[in-house]
Formats: sequence, structure tokens, C-alpha cells
Amino acid sequence: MRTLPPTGCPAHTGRAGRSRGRRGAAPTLHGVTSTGEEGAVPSAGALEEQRRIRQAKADALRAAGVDPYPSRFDRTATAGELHGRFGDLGPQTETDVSVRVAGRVLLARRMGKLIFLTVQDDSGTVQLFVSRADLGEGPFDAVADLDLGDWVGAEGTVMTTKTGELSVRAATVTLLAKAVRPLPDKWRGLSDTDTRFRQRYVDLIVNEEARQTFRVRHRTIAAFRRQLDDEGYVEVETPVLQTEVGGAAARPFVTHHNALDQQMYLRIALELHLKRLVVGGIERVYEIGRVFRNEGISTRHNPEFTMVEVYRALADFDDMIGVAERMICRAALEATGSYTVAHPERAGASIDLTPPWPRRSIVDLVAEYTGRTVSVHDDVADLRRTCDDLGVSYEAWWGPGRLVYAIFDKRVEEHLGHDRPLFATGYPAEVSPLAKPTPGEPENTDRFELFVGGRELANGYSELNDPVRQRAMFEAEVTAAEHGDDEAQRSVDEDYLRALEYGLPPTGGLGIGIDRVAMLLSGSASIREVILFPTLRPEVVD
RNA sequence: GCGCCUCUAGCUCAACGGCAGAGCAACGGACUCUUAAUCCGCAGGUUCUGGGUUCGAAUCCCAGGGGGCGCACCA
Repeated sequence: MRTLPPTGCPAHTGRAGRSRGRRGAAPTLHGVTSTGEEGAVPSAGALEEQRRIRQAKADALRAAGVDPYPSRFDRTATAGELHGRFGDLGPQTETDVSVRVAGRVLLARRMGKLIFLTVQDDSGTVQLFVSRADLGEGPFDAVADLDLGDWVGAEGTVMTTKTGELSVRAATVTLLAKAVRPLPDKWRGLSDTDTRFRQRYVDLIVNEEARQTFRVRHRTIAAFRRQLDDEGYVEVETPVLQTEVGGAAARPFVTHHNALDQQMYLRIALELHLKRLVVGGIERVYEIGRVFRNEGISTRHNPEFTMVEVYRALADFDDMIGVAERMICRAALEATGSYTVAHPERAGASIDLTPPWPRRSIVDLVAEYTGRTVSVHDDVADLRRTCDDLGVSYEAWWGPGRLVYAIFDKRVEEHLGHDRPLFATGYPAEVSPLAKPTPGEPENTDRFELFVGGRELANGYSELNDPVRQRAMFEAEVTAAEHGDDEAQRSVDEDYLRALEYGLPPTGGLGIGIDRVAMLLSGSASIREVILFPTLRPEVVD
């Protein structure tokens, strides 16, 4: 193992340490804190006191010629690498392997002339063994002067302590960045959810579960990309800012472009642009991107969330069921290593993701869970009575398709996918304006939704590619909007129809809510746990 | 939007009509193998804000604000 030359100056952090514990030594901390004691100014409180003290340490270092925020540090090993390479070293072993590690000081155990620092980097934690005999008095005092939260770099040799703890016996310790705010309680961590989300950086420092959740999210997205790449798809990016939104039923966010003096919207779905690309000949295409829906916030809804939408020429909804299954199964294996995941809401229960997943039509499911036989061919009056019986509310202008779907949505979905994922199929055309009708049955479409743990995770269908029928469906949406459905599309997307008129091949489409998959695979009960910075009310700063 | 719950030191929490407290963090000190180190000492408060009831309010009431959960919304 190579020993690195001592590029760091051993006295680096040592200088300022002399200001502590030595009578009459130059820049004392007290000299800096002696301001702001006026009676007119109320006590700044414990936080201000701690920040003042830490800032004074940084100022004292600077005055002594040491930069408390230096530029770089040559690290040769991470904590994880050290545990991987030296994890089986017996107790009280000294090696001559020299390494340079860096990270944030999480814990400090000061034992007089010996200090143990627990330092955390991206890969884990490792202990620094700091001896006054090794460093000399000044540098040692500087280490004693470090605060929890400071970033440090250390050069030293790999060793284990009497109790077998893998450590780096420090020859030099360098302050890399001074933290002037204190960390939360070192044992209890940070639990206030509002603070955890607003100050996610602190959450990530002190809560391993938070770090793990976002590792799962990253692996999920990476697995989706790999699977689609393996199947020959092209990843693209389409506009977020649009003058006309469509592809989903949702209220959009409205914004304004100054130079064009044009009202614009943030997209609510990826669908219509991706299908334009299939028209253009990109036969297998997908996008992973943020969509925005101006709706309520809940455990399962954030106003901006991430979807992957996938379109494949010459395929139908049945093919897309396979794509969805392969993507989510791969994500489960790569993110968690298992097809068995904890049920998000039922303590102790688990869900088995082993493919293939069962399929049922929504009318079968309605019959099973409500005991009612319904059909899009039923009279509206009969369906309304069924809704009344089941306590499902509806609007006067709804046709049979909306009524059947409402029964399924309100009384059935919550029961689905608790043991295994379930594909529900056979959705009414009235609620599926972009889906291709089932052959010989124009009131229904070749569409599916995937349910896991009572939640909708994915949605897909054989894409409607007949421009005449698509125009009729759009016009029906505009009518619905005029009836007060504020989630229906308000105008006919003429450019999209023009694209269809150039010929969209038979195409299967699929959309998966990535946040919900991340929730499932990370065992998170709230969508806010899987979004780094979820939407919150603005912080009140006083 | 509606209902219920919640807000106390930097963090995690007590006190629930009668002197606002503890642990950790901080600060001063002891300590050369600790593991949330330990020990001694010392400080830190607009009890979310504003009203009200009361001899007396962190505590009870009203209004407002932040947050959580549920409902509604979310093809």
C-alpha cells in the first residue's frame, strides 16, 4: 500500500488551538463574544450563543492564518472502503497503511490526551484515533476545539483499537469546513417532520433512514433506465412549459412568458409529446420527468411529482403490462434485493412482487367487492341507483362510463393489490379519451391500471390513433369542461390531431408514478419521504 | 376547503391552573482505548402570535399562524 506524501501542513489546525486553555494566549473567544450585551437587546438565545461561539472559533483561526474553509483535500479512502478492506482486522492491530479520509464530525469522545472522532462520509462512518503524543500539543488542542458538524480531513495509518474498532490513527487533522450551527441531538436525531423536510440537509446528516430512502429512489430510477435501455428505448425530453396542456385530467399551474406575452402552463403529463415522437418515427421512446398538478397535498400527492412514460410502436396494452411488470420487478431487485416488500400501511404484512401479476377486469372487481353487476351498457338510471346504494356521489351529466368508473374508483380500488400487485383492465371509453377502443366494443378501451397496496402505481393502454375518433373524444372533454369538470381539457389540441393525421402506428403506452414506486420499495408511508424537497408552505421568517 | 390532533431551550421531551424542568448539544474543568464515553461545575426560555377568563395561564377559552392525520380533491 502506497504511503502518500504529507501534503497537508501538520500545524494546519494546530494554530488556533493555542487560543484555548492557555492563559493570556492571543485571540480569545471571549474577546469576540463581548458585543451585544446591551440591556435593550433581548437575549439572543441558545442558538445564537452557539453560533457566536463557533463563528468566533472560525474568526480566530483566520486571524491565526488558517483558512477555516480551505479549497480541497486529497482523499484516498472512504469509510466504506476502509471497512471493506480492513473489516476483519483483529483488535489492537497497527498497520503501516497510510490513508487520507474526510468527512463530517458526528461524535467526539475526548479522553484528556486522546480523542476519538466519529467521522461520516457518503459511504458510512469511520473513527479517527487522535493522540496528543502523535500530533503534538498545538495541533491536538485544535482537534479538541472542533465542533460536532465540522468537516475534517485526516491523514494517518489504519489501526484497530483495544475493542477492535477500525480507526485511522491521525498524523494530521485539517479543518475542511467550519459548521457554525449545531447538529440536532446526537442520539434522538431530528424527528420534527416539518424541519426534516424544510432542512433536508440536516435530515440527511443525522438520519440514516432518510439516506437509505433516497438510495432506494435512485436505484429505482436507475433500474427503470437500464431496463428500458436494454429493451431498445430512446430517452427524450419534452417541454415543461406548454401553451396547451393535456394527457391527463388535472388542473394545471399557470404562468406567463414575458417576451411572448403569453399565458403558459406547466405540463400535467408527458403523453401527447411522446406520441408525437412516435409519429416522427422514434418507435420506442420514454421520458422520466416532473409533472405538475394544481391539486391538494396529501400523503400520496405532491403538486410536482415524477413520472416515467413509455411508448412503443406496434405494441398494445398487453405488451405494456409486460413492460410495467419487468420495470418494477427489476427495480425491486436492484433497489431492495427482494421481491418481498413491506406493506406500506399494514404493519407486519408484506406484498409479494414475484411475476407474473394477475389481471382482472374492473367489472369483475366491482362484482367481487360490491356484489353489483355493472356495465357501460347499463342505463344511466340503473347505474345512478347503484351509486346511491353504495354511497358514491356523481354529477347529473355523467354517462354510464363515468358512473361505472366512479363505483370502481370509490369502492374497489382501495381493496386491490394487498397480497400481490393486480392489473385492472377494461376501462370505459368515457374516462379514457386517449385510449383505443376495445375491438367491437367502442364504449370500452384496451386500458389497464396497476394497483399495489390499494394504490394506483401505473396506467397504460393501447393508444388511440384514429384522428377522427380522437377529435370526437377531445370535443367530449371540452363539453365536460363546460359542464364544470375543471380537470377536463378545455380546448382541442389541434397540433396533436395534426400529428395523428400523419399516422400514429399501433402503439402501446405506459405511465408509472416513480414516487409511488419509491414509496413502495422504501417502505415509506408518505410521498414526502421520497421527495427530497416536498412542497410546503413558505417558511415564516421573523 | 372541512374535521380531529399538535406547537415548551439548538435537538428530543417533561411540567397539564400555583416558583418552566431534564437528557443531549454548548460553556469551564478532570481523564491515553472511547463507542450516545464517563465524572464535576456553569449557563441557556417572548412556553408559536394576539386577545380573553382567573388572585394566578405553558396549562382553560377565542382568533390567527405553522405542522401532522383523516375526509374532500387526485380519469
